Amino acid sequence: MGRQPCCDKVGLKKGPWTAEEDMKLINFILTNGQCCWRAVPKLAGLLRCGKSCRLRWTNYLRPDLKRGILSEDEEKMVIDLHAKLGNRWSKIASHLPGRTDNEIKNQWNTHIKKNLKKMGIDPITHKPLSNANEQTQTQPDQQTHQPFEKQHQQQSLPINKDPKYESDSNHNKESETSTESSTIIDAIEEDKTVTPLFDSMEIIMNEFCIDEVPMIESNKILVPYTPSTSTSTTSSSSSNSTNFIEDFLLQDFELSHMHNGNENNNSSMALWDEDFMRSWDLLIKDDDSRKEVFDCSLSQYPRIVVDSESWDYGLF
DNA sequence: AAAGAATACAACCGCCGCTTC
DNA sequence: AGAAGCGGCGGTTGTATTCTT
Repeated sequence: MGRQPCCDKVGLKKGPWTAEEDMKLINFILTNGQCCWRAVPKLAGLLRCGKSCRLRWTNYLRPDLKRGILSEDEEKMVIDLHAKLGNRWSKIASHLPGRTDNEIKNQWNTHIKKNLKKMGIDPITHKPLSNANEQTQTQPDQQTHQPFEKQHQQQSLPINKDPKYESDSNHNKESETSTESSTIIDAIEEDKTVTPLFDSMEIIMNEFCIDEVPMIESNKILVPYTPSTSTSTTSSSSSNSTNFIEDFLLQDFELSHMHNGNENNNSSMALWDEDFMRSWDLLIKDDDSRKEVFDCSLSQYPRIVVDSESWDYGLF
């Protein structure tokens, strides 16, 4: 009955992944694509369970990941989405291309939650903290009711000087005694003006609505176009000729880029971005033997334009 | 400079819904 | 039909790094 177990978990390695393990996994997936995760560790020669491999790939090794802390815009989106979706990190992550649920979850727990609390907002309910809490804390209420600019200077949040917001601010001041029981979520869902207690949150919410966030399909993901004769940002980070990934991939993305007919779109997310290229480059540089393995696999690898289907189904 | 505290984040664990046998 | 695996998800933990005293 049923299937064979994923792994017997006996003799399997746990803990941090080594560079060598990463190499094996990358090498395997580049060669074979994403297939049955249960089979991956065996085929790739890893003493890990399939689940661990999947996690490592999706959260860390995947080439379309952005690394580093969330931008202000991304942070706003996360707050907005969290207000709507709660702790459904994967759903939230799906609106932030290049970000993983794990990453967003970590950012939420370490940064965003703290910031919201500082602003006097309950990160769970997205409502203002209760009066009782406010009294016991260092005047969070006052902070919440400070003018937008002051608040955002303190919180390092962007200040929107659009007159629209100023008028909203005035409007809010006028209606300061109006109902404060409605929630931000309600406001979003009903597309209402947020009540004054949510001044700070209003700024956050104003610019972002998940319905407006375009989902980026992988066949539309671009890297900055760099003619082979010029110095690219990527090559600047790894200027020697051993950056085989760059050599391997850039032409493909040039094709993709040409396909989209926009040679100057440097703001688009890079599928193989600088950090990622650098990290792989470093990974490979530290061991020539690994490079050989990698070179081999990549040379086997036909030039392709990654589209959404092939990426999703591991076909490349 | 050293020790302890705080922070950041990768990785694991266990649960759940769907699929497979 | 139902037992059991698979993939995915969210919560939690462990550890490395950074900051503070």
